[in-house]
Amino acid sequence: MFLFVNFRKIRDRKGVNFHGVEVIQGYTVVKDGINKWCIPKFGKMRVDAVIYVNDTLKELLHEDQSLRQITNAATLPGVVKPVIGMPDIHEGFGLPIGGVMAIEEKGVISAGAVGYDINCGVRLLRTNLEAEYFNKELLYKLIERIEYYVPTGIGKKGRHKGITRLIFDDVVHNGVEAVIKAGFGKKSDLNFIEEGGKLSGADISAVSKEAQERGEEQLGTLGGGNHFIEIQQVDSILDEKLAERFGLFKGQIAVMIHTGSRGFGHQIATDYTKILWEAAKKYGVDVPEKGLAAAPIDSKEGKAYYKAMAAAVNFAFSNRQIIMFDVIKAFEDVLKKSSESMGFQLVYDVAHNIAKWEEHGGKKLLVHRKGATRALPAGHPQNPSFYKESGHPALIPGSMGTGSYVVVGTEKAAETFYSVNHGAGRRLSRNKAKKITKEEFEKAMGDVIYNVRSFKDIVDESPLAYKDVEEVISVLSERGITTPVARLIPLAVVKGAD
DNA sequence: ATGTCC
Repeated sequence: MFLFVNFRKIRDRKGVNFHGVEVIQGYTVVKDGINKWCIPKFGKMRVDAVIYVNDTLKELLHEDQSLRQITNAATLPGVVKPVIGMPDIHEGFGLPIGGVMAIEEKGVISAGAVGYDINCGVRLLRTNLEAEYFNKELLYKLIERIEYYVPTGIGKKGRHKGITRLIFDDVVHNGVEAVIKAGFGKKSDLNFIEEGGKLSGADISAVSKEAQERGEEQLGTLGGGNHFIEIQQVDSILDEKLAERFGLFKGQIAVMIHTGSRGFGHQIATDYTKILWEAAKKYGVDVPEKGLAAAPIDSKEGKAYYKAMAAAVNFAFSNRQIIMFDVIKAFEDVLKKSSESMGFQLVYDVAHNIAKWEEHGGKKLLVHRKGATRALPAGHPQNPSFYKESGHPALIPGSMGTGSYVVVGTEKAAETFYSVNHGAGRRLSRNKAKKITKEEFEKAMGDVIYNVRSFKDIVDESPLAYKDVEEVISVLSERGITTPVARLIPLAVVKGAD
């Protein structure tokens, strides 16, 4: 053994490390092929944890608690090998953002492993419009009009609250179909939303009155933080065939919408973190930190959380549907053309904070994804029919001033439960990002137009606060888990503002 | 992420 160790290359970084073995935050991390590192199970861990990073992104793991969080998740009852950290991993509440945790039927369900913004997700619309005709003046007019229709910022109520109050129960139980019936979009949009815009099993009776009251008036609002509506240009096509299937071409105008379940999902997450924390004690589930509060899937409390979570999932899909409708209306107003003549079409809508029943390796698993996106490969039966042969588009936004990607999962993505990263991933905490100067911020934004006038309200969303999206994307594509299809760059962005 | 602390 002594000789074996001596043959290996010794690296002097954060202490003495051997080639292929490093110690990060006190955890022994072992290289397992291209861009994949494993924390072999030890102590109370029931399974290994795995992270997908290259050398640059691996260094960032020294700076936060995300390894502790994935190893903690690996102790939960029913967890299936491995708990996964995506290349955009960073510390969260409970499971890190960029975490995937799959649980067997006899195991537990955790609210903190889904996150506070239940079904936060991304939707991409394409057009037949050419970006070269969109000058700054036109882009300003468009984002101004979008802001007129879509309330943005924390605590805002929807413009359609008269209608959404009436259809609220229908929305919660039936998802996007309910808002389409009320006039927001067309029936065929359902074919281009994960789960067809409805996670079954939702039940409003599992949702607190407080959450319901917050939700009823918030459908059709963007929210704050990293939520955005972005007018983008398809910058490069990386896979011709798949891009053609997705209706994407170089120079095309596209719109990306990133938002979630607003105060509704947040209240549900708050309520059930408390409920599941108490339930864990009652059922004797050993939960290592409050953020991972979990109860048996089969328990009264576990079942109730699933029903409430599904309600928030349906709310968020519907929220993005209404916002899409309003964005298209803004384009119609400004360009004085119909939606049809501009070629508006939903490409896809993906969730990135959700727990769902899926079949993996012949087993029924409750897959918790928090800051991770499902990416089914070509031929997978759970693809929507239009994308059955190609695999569905997985949408990965970068930070505000940088590129976004459309990718497709491959067969090799089976090792991540067909999951990919959900974005660039935060590099600086919001507090640290506040130290970015106005000059640095403006330089990072380049020519991208944005709506927020107050620098201090937006500085923590600076591209400098995020990891390099190119780096993050390359981790999974180099490993063969994803096929990049197209890169989109922002022209103008609407963020939450007061 | 969030009526950014009922």
